[in-house]
Amino acid sequence: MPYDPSAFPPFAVTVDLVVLTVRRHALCALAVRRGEQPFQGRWALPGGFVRPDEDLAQAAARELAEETGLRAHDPGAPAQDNGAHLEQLATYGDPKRDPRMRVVSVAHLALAPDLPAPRAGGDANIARWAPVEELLQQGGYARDGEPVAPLAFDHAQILADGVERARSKIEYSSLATAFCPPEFTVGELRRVYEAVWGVALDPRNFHRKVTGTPGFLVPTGGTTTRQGGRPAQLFRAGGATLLNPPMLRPEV
Amino acid sequence: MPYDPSAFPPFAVTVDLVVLTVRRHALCALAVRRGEQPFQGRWALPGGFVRPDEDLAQAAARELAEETGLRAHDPGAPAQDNGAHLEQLATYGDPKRDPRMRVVSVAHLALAPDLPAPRAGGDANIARWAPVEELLQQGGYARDGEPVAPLAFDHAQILADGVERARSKIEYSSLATAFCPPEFTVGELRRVYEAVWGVALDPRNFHRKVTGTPGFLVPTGGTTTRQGGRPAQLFRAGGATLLNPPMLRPEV
DNA sequence: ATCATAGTCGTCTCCCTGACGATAAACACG
DNA sequence: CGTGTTTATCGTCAGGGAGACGACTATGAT
Repeated sequence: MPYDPSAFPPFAVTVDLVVLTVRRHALCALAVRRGEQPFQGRWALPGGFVRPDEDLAQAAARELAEETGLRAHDPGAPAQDNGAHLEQLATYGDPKRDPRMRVVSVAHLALAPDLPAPRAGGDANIARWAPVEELLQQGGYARDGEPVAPLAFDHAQILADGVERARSKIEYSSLATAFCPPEFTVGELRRVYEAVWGVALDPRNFHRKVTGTPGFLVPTGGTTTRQGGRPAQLFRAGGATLLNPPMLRPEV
Repeated sequence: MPYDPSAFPPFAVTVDLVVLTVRRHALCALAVRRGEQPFQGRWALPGGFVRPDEDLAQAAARELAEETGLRAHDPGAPAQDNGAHLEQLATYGDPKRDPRMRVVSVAHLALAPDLPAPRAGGDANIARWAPVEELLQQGGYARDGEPVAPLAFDHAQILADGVERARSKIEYSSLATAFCPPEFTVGELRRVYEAVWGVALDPRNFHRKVTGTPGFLVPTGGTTTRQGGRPAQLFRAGGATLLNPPMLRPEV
């Protein structure tokens, strides 16, 4: 009996964000500390209600801007401006996922270059970048000795799904450039792959592969030595979005 | 201000289904004729409200069973029983997508072997299998001369997204076997790829590829001549879900 | 000057793929 | 009963891409 307007169960609809970046050779996600019940004091993914007049993508872009100050650029845009990549991830609607009421959350995945420091949210939430490995471990202690509690709600599952999406998508798309500043070197791009996949890649074969894929990288003419060593050529992301053949993720 | 229980905008949440199958060498989708406003008399994807106590996947499985009689098997199951593959596709929440109220639809993608005939839905809806190419063309006339109206709501977009998901996913997963009966020949599997991709594949190279990929196909010992010609070996789907290296979709 | 660090170019081999030839086993005809 | 048609299956060969790794280059640090 589809669409009987007189009798439909009301749901709350939220967007949650998996915002990923690469900091200090580690894949990190943005986490906010909850200030209220339930899960008060626990870390959670940023998110909030979808407003009555906005699209899901708009809601996600608004939350992203509130939490990080990042603009999301339109999907399909050349990805040059220092906006973040934003795409829908999946939707989570278990009846018990929020103990208070029926909430359906449309999770989004955002990829951003390394940012200076997390900005306080619109409502002065505490926010931080944390290695995903630390956020996903169940209990235990972080490297700084502080006790780690699992993420609130089903956010561990959402984060895991987002990380898996990012890991697989940089294989066959040029999405890894979304983790880089507008201009970057081949070595910086390689370190992105290494951080996201958690593997070491051969610098020579990687260089051959990415510079040999037409449309992936466009040289800007400049060079930099910000990584030390011999100066490296600077590149921008090219127009190609699909990599064919893909980058191969090493086994194991 | 996340999760203020006293003030959240209420949404209706539905599931819509993109149910795909291969019939007579063509990729077909299940469409139902709408019996009420809006879009009365137009074709639409099957779907319905999510009930207050059920998960999104449960709602999708229930709708699928109501429309087709198919059981969906759990994700990760060996896919042997004649259940259909069911996975979440994407969520559509444009404020204007339903003229009556704010509806967020969690679309799901189902892949099924060729079925005898579409069963009337629980409320006796008219349902039929139609080639996706016919459902996606805007206006014009179908092959049988009947005029074609675009699908209701944003269902053309949802269908297009589902088809694209299926097309890309059979590249790197063993999902194409979801279109086949429990036992099938290499030729039947090849015709699935050809129908979904709309290309012709070399039978010899295809045979070498699929039989050479460990875990993809398991011979059952039997043979069949139901396609004419020399008897062909019968196979079941193997346990492998990811194809590495993937099937390559020809250019163009 | 020497060393450490990165970047870049080459080479070699192996494996996969695409393009195709050839053979095998059924059925439909006359 | 041969002959043609259809589909399945095995083989061969050339080309491209990827992994492994050697060699050289251009910086800064000591």
